[in-house]
Amino acid sequence: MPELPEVETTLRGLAPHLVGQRVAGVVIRHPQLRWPVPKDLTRLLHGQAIRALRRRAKYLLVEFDHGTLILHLGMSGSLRILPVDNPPDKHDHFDLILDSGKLMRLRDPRRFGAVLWQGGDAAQHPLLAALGPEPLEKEFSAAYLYQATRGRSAAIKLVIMDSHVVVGVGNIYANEALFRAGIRPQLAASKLSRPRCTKLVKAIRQTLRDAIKAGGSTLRDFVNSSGEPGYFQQQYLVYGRAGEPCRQCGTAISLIRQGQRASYYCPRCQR
DNA sequence: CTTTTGACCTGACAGC
DNA sequence: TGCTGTCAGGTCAAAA
Repeated sequence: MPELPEVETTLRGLAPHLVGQRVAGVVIRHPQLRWPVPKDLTRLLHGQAIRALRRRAKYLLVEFDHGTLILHLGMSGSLRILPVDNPPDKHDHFDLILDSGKLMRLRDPRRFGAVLWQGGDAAQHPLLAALGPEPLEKEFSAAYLYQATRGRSAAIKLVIMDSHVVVGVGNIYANEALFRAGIRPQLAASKLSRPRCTKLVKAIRQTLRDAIKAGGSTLRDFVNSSGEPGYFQQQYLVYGRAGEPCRQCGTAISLIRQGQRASYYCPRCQR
């Protein structure tokens, strides 16, 4: 589920409940996530104060004085704030219990998510060290994208989904951004002209910004002891709309498969 | 180096 | 009501 806007929304929902709190306990119910959850987290975190909550790519970083708890939601993960006495469900694998009498709970049915620890500087962690620029930061510029796509024969959609090129562009928003830029997903990355790089960078930024904004409006549902946190359903331009009319020209939206992922595009508006 | 493929898991849904 | 097959929003590691 979670792409960058969902992770960002999660961060904004969690931050007021976490920052400044001390850890009163850690519960690991199912340590087999994408990687094993470190067994000594309780010892590492007990009594420590949460200094800040940040995001890098789709990783949530819970910062302490001596290191960082690194969280990833994978395909099906969600985080919620609940009262400590809330009974866990089948897929509730990890709790961070806070001094406030609440806890942060990770639910992740598919267990593609992660709970990791990095002492010292989180950027040193092997998973974070090789990541490309953030799409909403100025380092992700048209000039940068032009450079990054030279000599790459792979399809542009696969390249913008490559976290070494730019982070946080998942399947949905890759499709949406390419539509906005008028670029076919299967176009060889090396064939992107400079002006089209400018267009694509703007489209990626705008697509993600709009989605974060849409997420903000559902933030209310985020802390909710009964239901799921409020992931938001947007009105997509092409994603999931195979055979339906293009919102711009009415042509039927095409569906192809690239790298085992679904790509949707308008054969008329995207060239 | 780049590109492609398989792997990790469970749940929802379509079709028989 | 099962069963089987397919698909799902992530992303790493190995193979080619």
